[in-house]
Amino acid sequence: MHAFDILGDPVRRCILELLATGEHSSGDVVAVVQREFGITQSAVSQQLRILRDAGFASVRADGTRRIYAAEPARLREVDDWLDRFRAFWLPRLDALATEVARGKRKRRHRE
Amino acid sequence: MHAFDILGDPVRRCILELLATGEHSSGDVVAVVQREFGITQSAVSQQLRILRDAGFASVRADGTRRIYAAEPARLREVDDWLDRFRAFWLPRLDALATEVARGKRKRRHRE
DNA sequence: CGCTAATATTAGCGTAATCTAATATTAAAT
DNA sequence: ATTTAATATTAGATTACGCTAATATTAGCG
Repeated sequence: MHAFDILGDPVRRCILELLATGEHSSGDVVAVVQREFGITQSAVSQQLRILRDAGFASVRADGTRRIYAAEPARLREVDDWLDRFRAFWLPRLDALATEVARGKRKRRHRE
Repeated sequence: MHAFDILGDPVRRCILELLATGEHSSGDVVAVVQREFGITQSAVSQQLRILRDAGFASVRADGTRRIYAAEPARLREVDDWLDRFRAFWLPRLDALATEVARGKRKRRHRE
């Protein structure tokens, strides 16, 4: 499943935006999403599962709670995909910045 | 229309990947997409229109041909969206690189 | 142990997205 | 002026997706 297929849904993006700020319980996620989209707990839970299955989020149990965290790996794929377009908005990147960017990218694939 | 909604389709991504390498006629796009997805000219043309309407591509006429080009602005939105996650994979960005990144982002919104 | 709270799952429905098939448009070529 | 090539458009069918409603699971509490 391509990363963009997962991100092509506003509810899932909303969840990830929340998780970008740190770990949150399923209940927290439901509350936030419900306020913004007015959908049921069930629907949110289903989206959380999709994010889990696709590797965008991880869970750990805390009693009866489930604590979700963002998993950055899949989002890096998006970043990598964008690389082919960066030349468009960075037409004259100075040498130093190029080195930094290149180093970042290399590291990414070594890890 | 959110940028991710547009990118959440494999055919549209395929088209943009091609346009990332430079301008191409509608016919070129059709040929490439057809080889990969086996869909009709009509379907490709419809996707080209979606990309145009959403601002991901631009067209100019050349006789009876339509020459398409990638438009980077909307893709930057994706880059911006990712900013909130970069902390995950760049936990200890050195000061210089941080400056470069910050400058880039500032410029982005000034233009 | 029974109850409640937190979350997940399943089945089925409705809608939106995308495809095909057919047709329209436009420009050049003969 | 026809005809052909390149592309776009429209209408309708099909599929895929996300939602609700109902139900299941699991942990803690009294």
